[in-house]
Amino acid sequence: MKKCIHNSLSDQVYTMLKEQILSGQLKGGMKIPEESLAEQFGVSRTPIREAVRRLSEYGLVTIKPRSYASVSTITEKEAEDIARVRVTLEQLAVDSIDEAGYLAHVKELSRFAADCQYAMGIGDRASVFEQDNLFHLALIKASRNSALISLYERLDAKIQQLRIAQNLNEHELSLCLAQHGEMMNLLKGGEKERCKALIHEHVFHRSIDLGAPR
Amino acid sequence: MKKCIHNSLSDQVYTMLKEQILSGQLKGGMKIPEESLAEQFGVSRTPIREAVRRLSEYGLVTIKPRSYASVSTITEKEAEDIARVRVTLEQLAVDSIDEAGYLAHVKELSRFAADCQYAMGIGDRASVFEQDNLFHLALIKASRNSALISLYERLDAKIQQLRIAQNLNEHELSLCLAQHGEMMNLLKGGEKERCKALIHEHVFHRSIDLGAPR
DNA sequence: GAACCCATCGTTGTATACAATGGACACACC
DNA sequence: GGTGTGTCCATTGTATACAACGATGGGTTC
Repeated sequence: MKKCIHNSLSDQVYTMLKEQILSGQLKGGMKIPEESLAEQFGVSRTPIREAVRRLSEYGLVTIKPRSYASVSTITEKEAEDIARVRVTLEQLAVDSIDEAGYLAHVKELSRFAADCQYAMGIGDRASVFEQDNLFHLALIKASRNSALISLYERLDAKIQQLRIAQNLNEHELSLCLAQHGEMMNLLKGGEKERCKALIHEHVFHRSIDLGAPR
Repeated sequence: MKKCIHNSLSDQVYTMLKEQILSGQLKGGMKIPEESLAEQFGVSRTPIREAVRRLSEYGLVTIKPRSYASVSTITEKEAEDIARVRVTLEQLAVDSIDEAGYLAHVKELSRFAADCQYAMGIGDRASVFEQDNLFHLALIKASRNSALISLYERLDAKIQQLRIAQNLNEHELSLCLAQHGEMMNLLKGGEKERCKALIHEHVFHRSIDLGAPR
């Protein structure tokens, strides 16, 4: 019950920069000199440096030593690579979810799925993405595998970056959202293999059961 | 052909601290005050901070904000979690390896496997671990999936920490090393499913084909 | 006119100084 | 005696100052 209002400046800058990158306000390739950021945020270069370095660990920023830092870009190939790993991790989560983990997170899952639908209804795309992201994070957390959770959180930034770049149309998006509910049903019924296949479809937006067992 | 001798102090400190942690010189739970490290390395606190923060991103150091940083410990449960994720990632790599990736890395793989055996022969345990690690990294790299590679490198630090803590006996260790060659044969023959099963056995040191298809 | 070299400037990398918070100890109070 | 509280100190968080390297642009030479 501590007052966590006093986050460090470094944290605040990190959060805001991340938002700016993921919202597209800071576009891929843009240089981000420490001094100008410091001016913009009204702090010294020290917390800026820490934030930028943390972002580089998450792959959102590329640092060229002794030269400059810039917002990372994603190539087509990288996007595919990320999706492939993402599917694998989420499938591992599904495999790992047991009764207790399911019960502990089912409320969260359904809430995020619902909020997602709601945001879709009012046309709030940013919120859709946010809730969608939370849904998948909750799925991972239900695995209760700390290493899995921590690794997925690493990928998460790039996944979000991708989600934006993908720019799905209304139809595709609503199809995706419907799959959230389907996933939960399959989970509830213990139909893990079908759930894993659905996740593949969910991420790749096409119905291939690559990776599913025969 | 650039002179990369001039690594930043922050990098040097990072490397040395990582070594000290992974060699067990810095034991889990030990506090690592910035100032004493700065004194020890003969640099200011700035590069120390950057190094420690980077280590915390890799899970080797735990930072308690505004209080202190300490070397992370691994619980039994975490060890299992890490192993589970590790197996999944390496299996994904095997699935992803194509002809070109195999050819590009087969030389590396056999070299590391051989160096591993050699180090085992002369009883150089540290070197065995190092080469073993390089072997598995090469396996991952053969997938040519950048996201997979980057994620695995994140886990790698913890995997190395585990390898030390595990403290396998001579018999178990030499059994493991023999499996490297076996893996390469299976890869060469394109027997991916058997290779994936072997990887599970390799990591968990017991012959269970959990995760293998039926 | 093009290529190379050199100097300057801007930016990053590091050191140091200062501010602010958390922890430990001692003391008082219950 | 145990618990709560207040002060002090050690350590972190941030700002600023300085050093060192890389990039850019102009001048010289072929």
